[in-house]
Parts: sequence; structure tokens; C-alpha cells
Amino acid sequence: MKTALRDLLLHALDSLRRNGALDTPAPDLVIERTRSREHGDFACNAAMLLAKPLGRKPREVAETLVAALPDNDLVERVEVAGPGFINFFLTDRAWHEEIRRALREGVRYGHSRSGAGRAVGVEFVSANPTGPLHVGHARAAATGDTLSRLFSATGWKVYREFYYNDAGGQIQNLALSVQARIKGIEPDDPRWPADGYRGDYIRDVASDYLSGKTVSAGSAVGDYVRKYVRESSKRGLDEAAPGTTGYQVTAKQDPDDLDAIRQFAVAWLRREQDEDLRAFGVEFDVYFLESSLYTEGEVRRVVERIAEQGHSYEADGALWLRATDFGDDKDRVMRKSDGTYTYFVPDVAYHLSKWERGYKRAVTELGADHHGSLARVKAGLQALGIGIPKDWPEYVLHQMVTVVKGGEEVKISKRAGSYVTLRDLIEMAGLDAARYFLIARKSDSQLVFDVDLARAQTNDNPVYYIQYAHARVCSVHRQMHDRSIVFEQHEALKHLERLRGEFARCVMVEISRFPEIVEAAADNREPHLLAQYLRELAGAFHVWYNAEQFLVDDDDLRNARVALANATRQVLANGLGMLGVTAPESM
RNA sequence: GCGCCUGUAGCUCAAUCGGAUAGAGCAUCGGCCUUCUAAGCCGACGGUUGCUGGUUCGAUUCCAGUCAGGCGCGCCA
Repeated sequence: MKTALRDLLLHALDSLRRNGALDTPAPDLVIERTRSREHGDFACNAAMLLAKPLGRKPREVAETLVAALPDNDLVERVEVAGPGFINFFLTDRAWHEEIRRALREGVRYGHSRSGAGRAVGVEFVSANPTGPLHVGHARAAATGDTLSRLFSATGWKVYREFYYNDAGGQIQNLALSVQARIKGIEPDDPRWPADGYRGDYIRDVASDYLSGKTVSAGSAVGDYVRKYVRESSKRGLDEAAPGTTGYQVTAKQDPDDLDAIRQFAVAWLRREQDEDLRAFGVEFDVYFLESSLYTEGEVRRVVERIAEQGHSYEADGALWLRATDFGDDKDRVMRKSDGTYTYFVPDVAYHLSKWERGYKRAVTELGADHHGSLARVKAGLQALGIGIPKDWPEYVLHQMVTVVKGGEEVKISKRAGSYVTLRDLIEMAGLDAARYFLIARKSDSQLVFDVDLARAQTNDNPVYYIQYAHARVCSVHRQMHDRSIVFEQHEALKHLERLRGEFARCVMVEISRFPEIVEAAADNREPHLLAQYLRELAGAFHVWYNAEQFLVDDDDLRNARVALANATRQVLANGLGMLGVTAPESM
């Protein structure tokens, strides 16, 4: 609807320009929804932007613009108001047409092609396989997955990526912890490894290792990823798009083979993380191993390239990146004096791989406690000198999550020890509430997850409020069935003019906002906009539902109302689907 | 000390690249079920947008400073 109005205005500007009444360039005009009904449905600020260069009063410019607007059946009337706003009041017909569109497009309503099929890589969670996923990962998973769904809806080809370290010191620590458990050493024993992982899950890994179990992580890893990276950079993304291949590790049962223990433990935890994420409705397209960057020489290549570009120097026996040339606040070690690389170099190599694989956009989601690494990775990418834009990749940082239950913070779980796990959260709050609550807030503000509220089956709980609106429409259909009332949509669409009054109107207005919300949420990487919107749509629907009876005797009126209820249900279902929340037919 | 994030109603949070009179829910108080699910609806109460300046037609939004909270600042990842 916005674009239709924009076209009208541009048309008006054009005709003024032809008349010589306007000699300034087209302003960067904004058409927006009004906050108050008095100001019409949409408002435009063009006149205020033009006033200065023209040296005329804004309201005068507005009048001129309004007079030049072409005829159409979208706009009922136009007013010039306030400092020079052009306010548009739309015809009922305009709203009815939008409802027709929503019903016609069905599951596609709210989708767009603005991504034009280009590739976007969304990296999120990226937890190391050293323990169960915690609530911070849960927030990342919900946000990243919802963002991915939003990108899909706006016409992007989305690749969900999970990057993990499968070789470093933390993994060694994991292997040592499991080995200690295998040998019957408890965390409080003096022989327990320093900084060992103390959670109960370590005992489970040890016991499965001793009993010779085979575990399979169901997703692409290892050789497959290396092959994928190599081939995709040659052939383009689509041909090399990964399927799902499993990999299996069978426990050797030998307590002294630390390497075997490590491999088994990593696979064991990878499987557990996969299962938890799948239970959370999240699946990845690409699992990317940090180790593959070393075996393929990618890390070395990055360092050499940066050196060739003259952005490195040697000092104190180490090789440094001159990160200060690229906005970082200090230079950073790339290769330590012992010859190994610091963690951010493979990170640069990994992002380079994304670039080479053709990601037009790359979104990297990180916990805010890692924000320090952002500047140096960007500096590294710039130092390569291969024309990577400064705003690539885009980062989404999410702040901490605390879990509150019974008015007190929950800090521990039995399995993991010192933190609350994703699994705990799903068990405490349920899938739908967990996903909704984790994305309902802007990611850069801290989140207090109130378990009691998430569990509440009352009007306090926005998830139930939204789902209830959906279930109510379904219930209306059950009633129609019971009363043998027939509803035919194409017949109903002929009588939408029977939808009058503020209640139905508010619902129509809300429905028409959906495509704009989806677009804005994807563009700005702010999935919380969608969560908030759905609550507002559900609110408008509940008000209407209470004010007007749908199943009336007047056939045309009844059909029109049911059609609008159906459109509401469609948008609720589409929107909830993008959040990964179910849309129940009854509650 | 430096960097990033946050500060909006008693509480939890919104506010569409700077828009008009800052909005919801909860809590409190008062109403609505012989009608499609009351897991709902209606009404009332509630604000110096942390503070001080600046930019302009207009600032919760942008800039500077300041206060408070969170997170970072390693040849750890």
C-alpha cells in the first residue's frame, strides 16, 4: 500500500517538474503509517523536505503537491496538516483489496522478492562441543533462526551456518575431563584436571565410552565440509549446497587413548547439541569446522595475504596485524611466538570462506561478551585488500539472558552445573513460549526470562494471547460446520463492502501492515518487531470478535466477516510460522 | 582508564531510516458471559523518555557532556 501511495506522489512530483513548478531533485520522501486516526492512514513528509530548497512555506508546497495528485480509487481524501504533512485517508475499497490480496496469496502473504534469490549466510549459536547448550545459545538460536525465516520470506536464499572449534584447548580440556571420569576420578578429587568440566554430562560421556557405544551426529562435518568449501568456491553456492550426511564414532573403550576419547566426546556432544536444537525447531545447512581451515591451509593463506598487503609486522617473536589501520584500538597478534595462531585468524579465514562462497549478505550472531572480537575480524578482512565492504559481515549481538522462576534467578542445572541449559528452558517453559519470549525483545537489551509468565495460561502471556486468536477463528469454522453453514470464499469476496465500522477496519489495517513488518524485521535484523506486531494484530482481532458476531443470519455479511477472520488467521499462522511458534486450531 | 550495549508509567517492554497529543501488557480500581472459546472485551488511574546542553520546522530517536547498570579490554577461545 505504501508503494502505491509513493507512486502517486512521484507522479505528482513529475508532473510539477514538467510544468516547471518544481526544479529541485526528488526528495527522499518517507511515507509512514500515522499514529493517530485524525491524521489519516498514511502521512508523507515530502513538502517539509522540499520547503527549504524551494524557499517556500511547507504547507504551501503541500497544497501544490496535493493538487497535482492523479486520480485513483485508493485515496478517499487528502489533507494538509500540522507543519506540512500530507495526510492520506484511504477508501474502504483500498482495505478490502488488501484483504483480497491476503486471501489470494495465502501462505505467501507477507512474502516478497526483495532478496531476489541472492545468498545470505546466517551464522548463529556456533557453540563449542564441550557441553550442553545454555540459555544464551537458546537466545541465539531463536533469533538466528527467526532471522533466517524472515530472510527466506523476503526472497533471500538462506544458509544457516554453525561454526565450531573442534581442536583447541577447550576440547583438550573436555577430553581430559572425560578421561578422568573414565578412571573414576570425581571433580573434587585432587587428581581432577585443572579447569576440568564438572557437569554431570561428563560422567554420561565417560560411561558411554566405556560401554563401547556408537554415536552419530546427524549433520555434515569433517571431510564433507572441506569438500563443500572447496567446491562451492569454484562452482557457486547452489550446486554445492550441502545435504545432510551423518558421521559416526564408536567408542574404543581404551582409557589411555586420549585422542579416541576426544573424538568420541566431541561426537557425543555434537549429537546432544543437534538434538536440542532440533527439539527447538532449528536445523543448520552448514556445519563448519575450525580444524578444516588449518588442514586446508586457509589460515596460513590469510596470514600470508595480509603480510603481502603490508599490514603486518614482527615484534617480540610474534607476527602482528596492524589492526589500528582499520579502526581497531590496538594491533593484534596473529601468530604467537610458539608458531600457533590466535583464535581470530581462523575466524577471519572462516569469514573469507563465506565471502568466497558468494554470500551477498552475511549475518554473524554473537553473544555481546564476544563483541571485542568484532573489530579485529573486520580489520583482518579489510587487511586482505580484496574489496570486502566495511559493513560486511553484519553483526547481531545479543545481550545476556537471566532466567527467573518463583521470583528468584535460576543459576544452575544438574546436567551442566553452573548454567541453565536450552533443554531446561524447553522443559520449563515449552517450545512455543521459549521461542517467543527469546525474540520478543530487542537483542541488544538484556533479557529476563520469566518462567512463571511463560508457563501461565492466562492473558498475561502474549504467546497464548496470539495463539488464542488463531484458535478462535478455527472455532468459528467448527461452529459453522456444526450448524451446517456453508462458506464460499469467492462468493464472500464479492461482499467485502459489508465490512464497515472501526472494529473490522482496525483488523484490516493491522493485516495490511504485515508485509511491511516482515520487510522491516528482515532489513534491520530485528525479529522482535514481528513478535510485537503479532500481539497487536491479535489484540485488534479480539476486540472485533467481542464487538461483532460473525455468524449472523445475513449471508453476505456473515461471509464478509468470516473472510476477514480467515485473513486474520492466515496472517497469524504466517507470522507465528516465521517465529517458529505453532498456530493451534483449538486451545 | 578505554570500548560496546542499556536507561521510557509502580513492574515488563514498544515507539516504523528525526514526525504530529510517547503506546501496549501486568499491577490497582470499576464494568461485560441465555450470542461464534471470559486463555477474551470495555472503562479509569498512571510520564520532566536518567540528567544538562546542542543541531532544526520538529528529538525517546542524531551530536557533546554527565550519572547509573551490564559486558568486554590476553601471544585464552
